[in-house]
Amino acid sequence: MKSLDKVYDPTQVENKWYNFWMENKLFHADAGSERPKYTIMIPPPNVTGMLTMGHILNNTIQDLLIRWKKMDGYETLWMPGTDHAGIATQNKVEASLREEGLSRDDLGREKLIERVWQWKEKFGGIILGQLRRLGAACDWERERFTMDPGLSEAVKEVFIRLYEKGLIYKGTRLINWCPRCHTALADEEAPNTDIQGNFWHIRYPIQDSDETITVHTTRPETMLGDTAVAVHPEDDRYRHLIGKTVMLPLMERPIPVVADEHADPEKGSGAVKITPAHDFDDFMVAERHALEHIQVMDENAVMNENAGPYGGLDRFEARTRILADLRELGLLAGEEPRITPIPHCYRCSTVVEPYLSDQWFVKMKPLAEPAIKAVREGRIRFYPKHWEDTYFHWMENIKDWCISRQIWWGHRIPVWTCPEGHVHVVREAPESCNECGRAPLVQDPDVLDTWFSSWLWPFSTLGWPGDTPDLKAFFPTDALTTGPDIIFFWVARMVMASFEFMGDVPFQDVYFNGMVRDLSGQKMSKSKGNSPDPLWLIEGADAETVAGFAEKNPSYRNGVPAYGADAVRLTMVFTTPLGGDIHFDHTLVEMGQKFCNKLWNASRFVLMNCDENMNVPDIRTMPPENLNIADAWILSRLQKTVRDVRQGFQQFRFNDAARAAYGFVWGEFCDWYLELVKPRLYDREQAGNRSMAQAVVLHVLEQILKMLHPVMPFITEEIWQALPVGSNDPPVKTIMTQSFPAFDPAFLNESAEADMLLLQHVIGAVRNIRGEMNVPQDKKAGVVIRGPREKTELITRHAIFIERLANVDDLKTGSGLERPAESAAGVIQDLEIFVPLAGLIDIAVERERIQKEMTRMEGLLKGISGKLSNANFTDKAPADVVAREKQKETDTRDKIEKLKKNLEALSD
RNA sequence: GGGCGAUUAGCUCAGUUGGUUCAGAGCACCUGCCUUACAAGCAGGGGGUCACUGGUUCGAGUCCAGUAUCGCCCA
Repeated sequence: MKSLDKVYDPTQVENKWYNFWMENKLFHADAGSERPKYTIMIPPPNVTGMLTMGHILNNTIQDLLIRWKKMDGYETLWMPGTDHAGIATQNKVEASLREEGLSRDDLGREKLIERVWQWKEKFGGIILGQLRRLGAACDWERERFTMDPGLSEAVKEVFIRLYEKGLIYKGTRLINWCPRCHTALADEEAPNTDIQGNFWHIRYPIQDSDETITVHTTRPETMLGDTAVAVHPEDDRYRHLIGKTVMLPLMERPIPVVADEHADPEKGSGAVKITPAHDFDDFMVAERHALEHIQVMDENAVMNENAGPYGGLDRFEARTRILADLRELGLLAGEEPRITPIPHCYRCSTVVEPYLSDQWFVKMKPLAEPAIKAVREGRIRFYPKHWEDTYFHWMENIKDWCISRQIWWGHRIPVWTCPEGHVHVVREAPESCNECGRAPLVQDPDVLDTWFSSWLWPFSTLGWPGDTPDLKAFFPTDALTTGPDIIFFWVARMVMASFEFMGDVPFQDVYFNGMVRDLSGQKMSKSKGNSPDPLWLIEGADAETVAGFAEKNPSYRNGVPAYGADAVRLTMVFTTPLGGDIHFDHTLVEMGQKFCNKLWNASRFVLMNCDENMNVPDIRTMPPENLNIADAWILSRLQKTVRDVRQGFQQFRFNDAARAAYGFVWGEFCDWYLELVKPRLYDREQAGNRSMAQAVVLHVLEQILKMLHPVMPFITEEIWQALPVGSNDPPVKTIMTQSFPAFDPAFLNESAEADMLLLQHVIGAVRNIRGEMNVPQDKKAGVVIRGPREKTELITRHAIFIERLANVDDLKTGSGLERPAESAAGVIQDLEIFVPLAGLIDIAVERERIQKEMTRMEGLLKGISGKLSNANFTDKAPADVVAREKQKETDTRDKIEKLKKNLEALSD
């Protein structure tokens, strides 16, 4: 028999088994398998990404599902990979170029892309390696990258199909422009942040009049591009000015006053300047009034030649200067503090500029319709359900998607133009124009949004547009596990793409995990730098390693112990309810660590009490009469636990499952069963009895290991391999392919549970007395139990349990026993339990103890009697509830009576 | 401005259809134990007006409305 170390050390165990699983290709999914399929697509992390605690939560859940389904007989595929993160990755490489004093233009397009690939080979996908450390059962043979040839083909195919269908178009539109990344962004990529600014009130003189009209704006620098002033048509203050001309200050350009409902009379002065080339709302106003678009900034957000004297100034500097000049001219009418949502680049946080440019767009409305329907009809289910509201709101107000990006790293747009301007949207560049014959054809310089490849992930990774066996076997996939922050970016778009190109849903269940926050409530993220490196928690890190992080996170001051991946996984699953957020700190992982150690030592105990080469009998074939009450009880409890764990997994309530398993293992198996079974295991004289006990203990432990394996893969494999079970399971001996425990009602035993509960309460009562009375640990106590016969007989039959667990050496039971003098007492149901404490008892303490219990009971009784004397209750509440209350009243009265007598006995 | 979520013990969190110990778990705390699986442990114990106000109900941590605070998303 293998012997185990006294303390569980995950660092000695985890890598060993991961390598074992890899060597035996246990993560690989066979498309030709006869088994039912279960597939999860990993949300492809950014290739520049590093693991955060959010990933840990998310990927633990995916791994849990995969391992559970695999044990349940499915052919499981967990598809891993990364996306190429166009902007982020190019930014990273450009940053390293800058250190060499180079810009992207110094290198040119091809050389830059070469550099990006080099960077990717060297540093890309670190996160996937980190996932291995977590235990992720991904099919690494199938690892995909959005820039792989196959996935690139899919992107091209999709672009062409949508173009031919009229769903992709090019247009001059106002888009979100990042002046630092030099590219367009989709709306979702430019989230708003509230910024404290001002409404600046500026007087615009009316032409041929002494009158002025005061407009308000948060961005005075854009006034240089104003082509109108708008007032609300119903606004009496300004009605007489509609149709008049104002002279735009600083630029001395005449512009009209137009009536438009965009002007809100309640807001600021009620009159607004209209800058069609620099504001989304104004762009719409300009369409309604056929106004000119004047661009006053360039791609760096520097004022351009249209900005007159301000040309060449940065936008914020221009603002300062313009305000100063207006003030000097006496045209600044005032300022009003104002918090304004300002869009920022999601990759670099630069303030995004609305920018007029030629871009490619996807018409989304037609794509959205089937995607909305699928969720409405329940063909796709969200967990938690309330995210459906967010999904519907976005889908029903969907706008066209700007997919072109002015960067170099990504899928180049498959559009070529000849010198005559004939456009070709084709897979391969033609030699010459098929309309005019001229050459060369020039490819569109832009690349596509990274999400334009990610939205194809559920099928492009399986070989689409080819008709592959993988696609047949694994699409549609089953569950998607992701964060709600990418519900628009990714989840919604995948649904749309799958309907459009596969004619089906991409997945059935979408689980949105909660957010991992730090203790101050901030979301953990790479950019905030408030997520610890999860590998610190798994492998340990000394104070020096984490010093920088510890500056802002004091609990890391002394470094982090090596909790191990299992401990981290269990803790995350245990602590996070469906869709709930968590305030995470590494000390929480102590719970998982301690649980690992507990499981480890329980297993150690079991192994120490097994025999070499013992043949474990199948519990189902053993005659039930050989089971004693403890056996029957633990087997019954095990069944209920199995049921709860399965149900938790099934309903995506993983914390429920973890709690059920944790409570069973620690609170029932270890705390009670192992203690109860010890006498039989130690008694070698009674071999039959002993082997029965061994069989039950091994059976329960093995079930526990299997049940926990999806959550804690490493330690369960390590222990399971040491057990004298399952040795002849071909082809590879591993817990990974064992059957997940199935609920078997044949082992439920309510009467054994009720009897055990009574015994537990009796033991508890004696322990309570011993504890409160400070009876020394090494002193065995005598106990007298008085009560109805069937109960005292039950207790007598199992006297050994009471003796061992309550440290008792002289147990007397019976219905007519006398209360021993100088004894402490407790009442359990209709049993009175006396612990004689001659010389040890402190009457005052005992009196207080009983008094406390009486007070509690009297409070309870008062509540119950109150209910029962209320006619409304007895009339309206269901009969069984009333009956229950009546029984409770009788029992409580009885108990109080017994306590009272004991209290009186103390005075004697 | 609109939508969504949260508020339960000092900390991190459970509590799924309103009704048997439903007021709970882990950590922290107090007392006693190095008892031959485990001191990362065992046994016992203290600690909460379930954010606030009102409503529905025989009965509310649980359902409804409002308030406050925090967070997320959208405009």
